[in-house]
Amino acid sequence: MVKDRLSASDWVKAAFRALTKGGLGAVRVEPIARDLGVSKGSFYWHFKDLPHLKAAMLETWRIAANEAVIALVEQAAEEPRERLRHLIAQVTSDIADEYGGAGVEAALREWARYDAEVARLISEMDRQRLDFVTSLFLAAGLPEAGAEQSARQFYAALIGLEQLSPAQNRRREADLLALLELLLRRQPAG
Amino acid sequence: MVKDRLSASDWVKAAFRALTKGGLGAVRVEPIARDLGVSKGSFYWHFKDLPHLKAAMLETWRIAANEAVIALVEQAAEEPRERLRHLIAQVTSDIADEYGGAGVEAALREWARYDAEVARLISEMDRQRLDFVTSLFLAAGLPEAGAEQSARQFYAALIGLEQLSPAQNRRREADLLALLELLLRRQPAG
DNA sequence: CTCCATCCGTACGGTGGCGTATTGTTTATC
DNA sequence: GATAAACAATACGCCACCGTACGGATGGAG
Repeated sequence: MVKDRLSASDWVKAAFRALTKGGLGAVRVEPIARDLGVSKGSFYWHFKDLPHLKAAMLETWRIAANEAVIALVEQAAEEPRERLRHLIAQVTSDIADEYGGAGVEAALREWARYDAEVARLISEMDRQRLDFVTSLFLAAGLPEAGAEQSARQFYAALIGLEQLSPAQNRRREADLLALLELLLRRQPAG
Repeated sequence: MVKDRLSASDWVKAAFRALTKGGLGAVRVEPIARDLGVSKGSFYWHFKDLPHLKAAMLETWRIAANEAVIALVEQAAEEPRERLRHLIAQVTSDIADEYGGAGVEAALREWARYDAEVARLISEMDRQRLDFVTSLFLAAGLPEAGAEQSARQFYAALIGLEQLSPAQNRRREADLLALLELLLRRQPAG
C-alpha cells in the first residue's frame, strides 16, 4: 500500500490540485474525497468544514510564497542585478512546486476578487514582493521614485506574461531579462 | 413599469454582472433570475441550458472586445506613438462598458484555464491584440524582433497592472506611459 | 373578438454537494 | 490482549440548483 492514512496537509495538497484544475468552484469536499480515494468522513475529521479548508489553503500558500521570496533573498547572489536575474530564472523555471505554483497564483488572484479577506492577503503579498523588487532596483543604483515605478513595471510584466503565455517559459525569461536591462539602464549605476 | 419583458441579451448582461461579482461559479440560472426579478421559466425560454448562456457570453465578449480594439485603431490619431498613448488612456479609463470591462477580462482569463474552448478564444484575442501593438511599435520605427518583444512586454505589463492595482487608474496610466517611453527609446525612430 | 406567438410563472423530479451522527477499523500503548 | 485514540466508512436529512412540463398572461394580426 502507498499510504492508507491521510493527514490534514494531504487534504490541502489535494485541494490545491482541485483548485488549479477546476478553479475555486472545484474545491468541494466530496469530489476531493473521491480523488483521494477516501470518504468524506476523513475530511470532517481533519477539518471543521469547507471554509476551514480554504483558510488552511490560504495559510499554506502564504507561507510557501513567503519562503520562496525569502529563499531568493538569502540564497541568490549578493549583487542586486544578479538577484533580479535569479528571480526571473526562478519564476520562469518549470519546477512546479508541491502546491501548483503558477496556476495557484492566478486562481488565488481571481478568488481575491470575490473575497475581501483573500484580497487583503494577496495585496499584502504583492506589497511585500514589490518592496523586495524595489529594494533591488534601489540597490542597483536607481533613484527612489524610479525604483518604485520600475518595480511595479517589472512585477506587472512578470504577472502579465504568466497569463499571456503559460508554458512558454523560455521566451518569458528572455522577455523579462530584456525588460530588466531596459529598466536598469534608466539610471546608470556608475 | 421599467421593463416587464426580457430579451436574451438582458440575460447575458445579468450573467456578466454575476460573473464579475462572484466568478464563473456564480453564473447560475436561478440566482440570476432572482437578480432580474423573474422566474427561471424566462431563462429556459431564451436559452436551451446553462452552457448555451455561457456560449452567448463568450460570443458577446468576443465581439465587444474586437470592437473596442477596432475603435481604437480607427478613431485615435494616425501617429503610432499617439495611438499607443490613446490605447493606454482607454485601458486606464474608468468608463466601465456595458459588460463590466476590467473584471470580465480577468474572470475570462481564469475561466480559460479550465476550459479549452475558452482558452482558444482568449489566446486568439491576445494574438490579435499583440499583433496590433506590434504593428504600432513597428510603425514607430522599431525593428521587427524588437517590436514583437516590446509588444509582449507592454501588453503583459498592461495586464499585470490591472491585476496588481485595480482602482489605481491614475498611477497605472503613469506607469504604462513611462514604460512606453522606455520601450520606444530602444531604437530612435529618427 | 379571436387566435396565435411570445414570454413568464409554477410545480415537479432528479442530482450533487454539505454537514452530522454513528459505527467500524486500525494503531500505539501499557 | 485490553484499551483508548486516531482515522475512516456509512447513512442520513437538508438544501440549492438543473432542466422539464405545462399552464397562464399579454399583445399584436386578422
